[in-house]
Amino acid sequence: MRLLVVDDDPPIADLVATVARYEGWDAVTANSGEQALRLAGEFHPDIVVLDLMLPGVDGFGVLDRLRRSGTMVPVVFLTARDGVADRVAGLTRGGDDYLVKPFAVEELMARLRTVLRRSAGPNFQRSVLRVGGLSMDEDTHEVRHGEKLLTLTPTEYEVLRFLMRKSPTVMTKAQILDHVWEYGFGGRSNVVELVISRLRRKLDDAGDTGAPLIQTVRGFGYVIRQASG
Amino acid sequence: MRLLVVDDDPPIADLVATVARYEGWDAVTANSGEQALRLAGEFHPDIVVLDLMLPGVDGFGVLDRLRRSGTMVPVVFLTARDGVADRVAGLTRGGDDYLVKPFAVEELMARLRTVLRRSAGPNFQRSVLRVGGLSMDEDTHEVRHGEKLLTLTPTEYEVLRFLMRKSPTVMTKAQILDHVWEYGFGGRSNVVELVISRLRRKLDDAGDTGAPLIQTVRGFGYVIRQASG
DNA sequence: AGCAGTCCGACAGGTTCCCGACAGCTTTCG
DNA sequence: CGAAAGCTGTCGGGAACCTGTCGGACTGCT
Repeated sequence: MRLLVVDDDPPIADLVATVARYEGWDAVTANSGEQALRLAGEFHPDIVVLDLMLPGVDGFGVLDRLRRSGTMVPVVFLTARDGVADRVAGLTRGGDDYLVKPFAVEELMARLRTVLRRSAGPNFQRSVLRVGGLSMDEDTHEVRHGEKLLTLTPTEYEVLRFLMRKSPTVMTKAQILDHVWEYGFGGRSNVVELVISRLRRKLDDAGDTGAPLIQTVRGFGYVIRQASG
Repeated sequence: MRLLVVDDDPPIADLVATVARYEGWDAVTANSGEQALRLAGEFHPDIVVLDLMLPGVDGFGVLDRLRRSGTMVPVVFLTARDGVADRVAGLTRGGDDYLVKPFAVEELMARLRTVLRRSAGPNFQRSVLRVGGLSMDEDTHEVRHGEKLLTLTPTEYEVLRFLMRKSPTVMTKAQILDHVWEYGFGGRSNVVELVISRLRRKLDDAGDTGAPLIQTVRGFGYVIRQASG
């Protein structure tokens, strides 16, 4: 999967590119609209992450020129919190999407995956994560433990999704914090403990009394997996 | 594998470089940000260990300039315990990692290996160590003796990993102490005996009554290997 | 027998983890 | 628009767990 990231702030562009590479994608970055258009022609990305606040040609301009050159590559926009959210909303047609800065990297990756799935055509598949008796439908946002439907808050949902995606690898609290919370979040990492605690209560309310689904690996972190051995 | 170590404290930089060379890597050290940038250009490391507390250009500055010059080399950061804890948030995000000083050299090497494995692309493999009937999965942290799943404390886990990695070489108590405990640890070396003792109990509880997995080589140290003769 | 090396029980201090209570903020609803 | 409901993060107490020290018993070698 080939990703072009366009942002005039190099740390942000690199952050996105690095995470994408970590997931096994090819990623290149551009720091201006001109460079973006040039790279789009050479690199032929499957998807583009595009900041709207660019010096020179802005994000909309880049999009227009991309479309005029015949590319139907899907685009996910980045915007500042108080910026042009309304105008963007009108543009998110055809499987495109947008995200407000500062964002959480896991959420960006999730949206990229969704847009790619949608743009693959009418025969796109549901994305359902399963671990043990737990299932999470990323389209409907339905989370079930066995038959029981759970009601999760947004943060709980994101933490659970991250753990399910990484299962059965143990994730440290720092990794969870860094991937699920917005970049620049200054909180202490015991917020992770707290969300885990709240998640566990909801999971346990909903089912069997066997080994807990979210296990603590003392001194290392948390992992979600079926009890074994 | 090529490693660049950046730390203004020469003994620390040398310690890391020495251990890396002992593992068969090429390693060079830099004691300032400027030197680090120069070396990065000449030496083309595959991975960088970077202290955040540098005189002159600090660690973040070095990282920024590295990235700006187009290098996507992965980085493992070193930080003081109480120093930049808040700014550290975000460092595990792109697959990079960080470690708090004072650290244990084996833990640093383990993290370097992990980061390298991940950044190698989509085809990364689980890292599973095996000796005799014992297996250790470094991603899931699962340790098994035969079928039986063991529950190890962090120290026990690190000592066992060290012995398994070095198997079938005999390691002295001093070597175990120097690699698995933080540098500067002032304890007596019989802590090693104690951890070995605790490990043996957990291993023996879990299986056969044949020759012990962790053998004592009187006067030299310990070794883990399959019984033979 | 004597000695150096090793093993490991018991204990105390320190660390990590869990989670109740609460307050600020955002979203929803009337 | 204001109120109510819901969400999120901070604080802190308490429990569980981990680790190193001490010291006495034990082992293997000479």
